[in-house]
Amino acid sequence: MGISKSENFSERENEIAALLKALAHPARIAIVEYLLSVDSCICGDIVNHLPLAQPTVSQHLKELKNAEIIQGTIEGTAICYCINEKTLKKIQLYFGKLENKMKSKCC
Amino acid sequence: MGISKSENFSERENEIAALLKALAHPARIAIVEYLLSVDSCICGDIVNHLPLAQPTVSQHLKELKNAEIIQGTIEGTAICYCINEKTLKKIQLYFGKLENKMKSKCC
DNA sequence: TTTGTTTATTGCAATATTACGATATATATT
DNA sequence: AATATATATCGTAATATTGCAATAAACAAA
Repeated sequence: MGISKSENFSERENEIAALLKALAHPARIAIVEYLLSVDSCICGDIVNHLPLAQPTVSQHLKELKNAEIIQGTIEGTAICYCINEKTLKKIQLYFGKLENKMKSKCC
Repeated sequence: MGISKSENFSERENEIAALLKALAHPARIAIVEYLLSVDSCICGDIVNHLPLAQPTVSQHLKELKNAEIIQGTIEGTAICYCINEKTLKKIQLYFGKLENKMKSKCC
């Protein structure tokens, strides 16, 4: 993106926006759904499952890891990636709170 | 973003990614929360409430409108913006489904 | 220690996003 | 009609994202 004036928004607004941004790509959605659907979560499996080159997938994994949406543990040469449930639940809770504020007031 | 190979992902993955992308900016989060918190929803109020220039806010409103997260109705010279509850509920439902798939299987 | 395997990093081209001044448009008021 | 008000659009600079080839790094096995 261009210059984002994040310093003028609240920490809360920046935090939820950053979490959603980390998920806001079809490849990263696909990664999260894949990790939720399989037992194994070896990085190579994810690479094979996506229509993207290995470095590109690695980059998407890094973004998800930075946002704490996934986490990885080393297993010999491979890396086992999995969902960080805490973060996904935090996002779900956020939308739950939004729904509670809906009152169908105008338009 | 750069070239996004969206044609290689499912419609479902692209759709949810696009919805999240529309929300993935602190200004747009602030707009949604503001619309949920006030009764009035005149465009000018939103502009005054945000630390951004009017054309920038207008651009963010357009993105939210394109994603059908908000909708606007003309009221004389002004425009009344409000939340499209259906879309927010769709997002909430999505994260609810994700949570159902969590099984704490590895890592 | 050489070789193979797996994942991460670097560097770069193509494209998208963000922000805003200037300006246009559309409606209301006088 | 002229003016004021409210919002959208255009043009553009600055920066971010996406994707991948090439390469590095880290570890295992021979």
